[in-house]
Amino acid sequence: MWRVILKDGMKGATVRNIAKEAGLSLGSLRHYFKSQEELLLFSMELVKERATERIQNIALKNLPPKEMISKMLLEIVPTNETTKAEMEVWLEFVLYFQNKQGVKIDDGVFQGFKKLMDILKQGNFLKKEVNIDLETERLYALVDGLAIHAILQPERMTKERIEHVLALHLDEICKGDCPQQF
Amino acid sequence: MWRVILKDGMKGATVRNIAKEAGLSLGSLRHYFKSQEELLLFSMELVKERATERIQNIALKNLPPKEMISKMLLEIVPTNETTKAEMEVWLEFVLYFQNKQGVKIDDGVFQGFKKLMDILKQGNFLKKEVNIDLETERLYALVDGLAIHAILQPERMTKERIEHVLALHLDEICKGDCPQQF
DNA sequence: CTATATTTAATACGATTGTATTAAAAAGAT
DNA sequence: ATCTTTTTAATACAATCGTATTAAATATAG
Repeated sequence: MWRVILKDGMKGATVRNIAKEAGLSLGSLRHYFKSQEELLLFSMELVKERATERIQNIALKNLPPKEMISKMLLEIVPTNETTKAEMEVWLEFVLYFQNKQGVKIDDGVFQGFKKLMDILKQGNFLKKEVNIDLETERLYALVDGLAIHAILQPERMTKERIEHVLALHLDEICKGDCPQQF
Repeated sequence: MWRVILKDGMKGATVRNIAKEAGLSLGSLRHYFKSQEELLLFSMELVKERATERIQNIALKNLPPKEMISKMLLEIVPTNETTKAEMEVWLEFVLYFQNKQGVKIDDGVFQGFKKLMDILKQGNFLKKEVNIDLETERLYALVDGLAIHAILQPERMTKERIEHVLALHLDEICKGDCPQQF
């Protein structure tokens, strides 16, 4: 399904196309997913699980706070084909379900950003004049903006450029004695 | 067409739905737009024209640089129902045509941001240590990130919150003696 | 091996899609 | 008022959609 969406967008994500891409018959696919919506939601959940798993693996490494956060953000902003595909598929999904009644999507990413900022604060890594709430919102928006641009304008938005912008931003909200990570 | 897309997303943007919403017959609509793609592209171009017009009107006002830029950014980030609809429709369009061969979308917004930053630089409003290129990229990403969040998470992303984040960011890249505008 | 359960395949159905065709209606020009 | 052009309406068609049904193939259990 991800491959189909990456190639033809949500418009091409028909049950038949997905079955064909998976090498299954229509009836076979239907045996596992009773409806198209069920299939879409499963596929969407899988994207979330994968990204969550990668980020949690980073959390387990017990890195210095700022380095940990840098690495985490680089798992959200697409810097390789895998994460780029995930983000594009995710965006298609969110927009698709945005206009469907009865399905409410909350990825919980904002809560995650609040946690990250709290870690920086607890470790006394933040400049003391920063407004935590607003800075959380700003970082979140910056990351998602970079992610969108990485998908839609990949020729300009190289991995290095993304890293530079993120490093610039983190340096701005963190104290000067923080170790560089990029 | 915008109304249809806002209600049902791109999936509902069928020729019949659009004709019905416009109070036209199928044949009538077809008389003006020979194909669905033609209709989509026209509608997309109209979104671009409207936004461009609003921004150019601000440019004509001869405001102080920083205030002018603030106002312009607030025309891009959706802060009311009109701009919110435009941005949502635009995003649907871009994603839709992303996966269509032969149609290349370049909204020229990045070039616009470069111009804005250049104005700030020429007016000597920027802190001297800022890297123009990276800061342009950062501002652009921040604005689009805020825009996405304004659409997808409107309950948290109020107009005031958007203004606060933008003001915070502008204050950070501009010199302290710049007049406040929010 | 046999019997049961699971999985796959093939086909069908009604609805909807983009597009095309044709003629009637309305508007405008002379 | 008549003629020409423009606009609208209605219908048709092939393709594709999500979903449903039915039976064959395969796997599993006793």
